[in-house]
Amino acid sequence: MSGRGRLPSGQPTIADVARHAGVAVSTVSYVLSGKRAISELTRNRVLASVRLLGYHPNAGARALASRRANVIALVLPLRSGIQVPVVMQFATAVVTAARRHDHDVLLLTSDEGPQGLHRIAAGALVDGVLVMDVELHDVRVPLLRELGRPSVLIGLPADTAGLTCVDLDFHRAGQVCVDHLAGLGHRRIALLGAPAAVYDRGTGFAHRTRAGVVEAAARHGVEAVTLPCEENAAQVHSRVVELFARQPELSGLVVQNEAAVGPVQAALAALGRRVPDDVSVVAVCPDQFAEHASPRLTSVPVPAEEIGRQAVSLLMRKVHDEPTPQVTLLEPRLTVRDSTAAATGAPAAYDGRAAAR
Amino acid sequence: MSGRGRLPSGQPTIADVARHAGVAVSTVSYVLSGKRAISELTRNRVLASVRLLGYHPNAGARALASRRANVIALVLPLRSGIQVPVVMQFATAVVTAARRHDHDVLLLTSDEGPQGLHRIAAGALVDGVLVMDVELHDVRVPLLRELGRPSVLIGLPADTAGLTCVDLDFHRAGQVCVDHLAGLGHRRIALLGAPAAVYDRGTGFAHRTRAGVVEAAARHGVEAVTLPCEENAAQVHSRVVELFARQPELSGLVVQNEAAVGPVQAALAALGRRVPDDVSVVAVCPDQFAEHASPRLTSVPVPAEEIGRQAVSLLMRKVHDEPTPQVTLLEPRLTVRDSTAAATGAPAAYDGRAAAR
DNA sequence: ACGGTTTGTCGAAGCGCTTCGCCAGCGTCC
DNA sequence: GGACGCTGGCGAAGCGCTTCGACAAACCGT
Repeated sequence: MSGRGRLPSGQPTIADVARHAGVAVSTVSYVLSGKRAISELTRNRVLASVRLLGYHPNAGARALASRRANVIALVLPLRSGIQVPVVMQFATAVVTAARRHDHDVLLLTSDEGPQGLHRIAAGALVDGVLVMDVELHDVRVPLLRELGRPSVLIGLPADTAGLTCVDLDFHRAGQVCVDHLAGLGHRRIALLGAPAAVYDRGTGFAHRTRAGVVEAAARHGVEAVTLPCEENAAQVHSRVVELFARQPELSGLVVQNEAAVGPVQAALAALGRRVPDDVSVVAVCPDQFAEHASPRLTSVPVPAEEIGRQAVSLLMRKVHDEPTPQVTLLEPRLTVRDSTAAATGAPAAYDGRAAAR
Repeated sequence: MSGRGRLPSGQPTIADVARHAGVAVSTVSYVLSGKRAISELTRNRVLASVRLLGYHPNAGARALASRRANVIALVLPLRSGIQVPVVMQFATAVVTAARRHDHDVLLLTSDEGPQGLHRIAAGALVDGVLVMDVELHDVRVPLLRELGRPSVLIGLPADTAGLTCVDLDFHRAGQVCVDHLAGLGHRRIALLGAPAAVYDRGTGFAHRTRAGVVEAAARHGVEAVTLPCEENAAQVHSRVVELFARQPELSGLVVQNEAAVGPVQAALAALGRRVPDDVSVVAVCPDQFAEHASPRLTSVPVPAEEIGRQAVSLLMRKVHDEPTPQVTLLEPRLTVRDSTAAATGAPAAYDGRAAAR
């Protein structure tokens, strides 16, 4: 009967909808996109047909004709020293946010490297790119600059000219941790950071946190030691031992390595140092971790959710050719839980209930 | 000069390549796809032009014309009780494997639910779907059956008719753990499993492991207790206490909850039970975890890498209309490390060196 | 009542690619 | 030496959608 039937897959096409509703193909398109005024009557008829036939526009055809794939790429790191749960939170936040902008997410891993990015962008498979785990001197940065496709970085490279970046203000985060410990009267503190490899390859957040810690310590006249820290229990243990060897009076610890949080607590326990009675611990880690530890950890959470949302939102602005700020830094906030208390000599009320001394 | 120039994006089209190489558009297409014989001479000329112009086929156009998107969807869970690092390993394995088949991966989260699947499949955005974290009576299973698009499940639903599923043989995994403990002479053992919520919603792997443990214990005439286990340190501690209250002579522990592994060790230490001297521990968890624990854990690793590869490979077969087995179960293998030793009374040589008693 | 808008709809021209059918040239086989 | 089959290449017809220009019809002010 009709010129074109349904697809072999059984999916109806826009032509089927148009025929069913008794209108032109273009009218259906305009109803669906809202790019031209359509009368209430026609719109309803079309929408009814769409629902009845179970029509879903063909993504390829749409992308071809409109030059918009409605897909963004998310480049995730998968190498050592990355904080898996945080990455996962990012990913889900990004997917959720993207869906709210009617986009899907294509998953790339860093190890495809620059040519992966190039392939995706050149093939018009995606409208924009979101890159995580950016290094200070990342090889992908120049590529992104010249790629001619919208991109947003999660993390800060050394030179942000011509880019759009979002991140937690890790410098402030380091400061905030030290401020908290110093405020409780701790005079000798330490930072147990990311694995050495992470510093070595110039990952921004690790360096920035360390700088924040050092700076705030100096400001408060507090002695601070900083050490990288691997993720296995034995290594963590020896790091902690090393720390107390260097500085026996250590009473405040900042831990920026979610995988090390548990082992650190175990190591302290093994050394007979109670938390928070003898040592106060502040972690930079996802809230979930801090909540599940025992005692519950005072922490500066990494707002993966929020960063992911912001990143998508910025990327969408770029896709639509709207201006965006070059750098967006989120303010860290510290949540006090049960792992920090006033330094020895001052009254401690560390579990929320007033402890009758 | 020419009918069509480059795209506004600056990307050359197949027409540009054809013109540059002095051949027809279709010839370029055939060179690139290899679907028809092309002379050595022509092929080389075309390939040279492709490289010179930096040509990348437009994904949308290709998908439209060929009815192949060269993209697969990966549906990841993001709810409580999932084992984040394992999921991440799956994801990266899937991406890597997909790339080897010249496909990209679209990331979906479970919380978009069935209609997410429907949208993706109906819009022809993807050629096939990979679903993780399948429940015994998963709502998505009927949908997948009728979707008319290739799909592969990672995990086993109750009824696998008409599906393609891959998973570790968790039933065997449970058995293997018990076999190992029983072989070392342990007569009273326990399984600390996934969080209760995971059992409640009928997640296959948890039930299957438990069944395997129970069955093997019965076969060996060993007493076995099984308990679900949450992921926070305090809860784990009380579970462990509960276990020893029920069964003071407990000397073998199977732990299937990577987040609980650390806390379990801490709890045992706190109770004064040494591993492996007093209690042997076997974990079902990623190798990385087992290696990083202290003592290093005897474990049955979840071969995320391998499962991911298999899943992609099966999906590709389905995409190409080749037959696939309904269920593929991977054989578990147990790696002996430092957390298991012969039961008290038998000579222990738990760290590999003969321990002169 | 008449030009001038505005509003709502249509038709058609692509978007860049794949694929089918066709054909020119050339070696092969009785 | 003519029918035949290969090989290698060409041209054109779509794939399903968006978008542009055109154009009736309805509405406006005067």
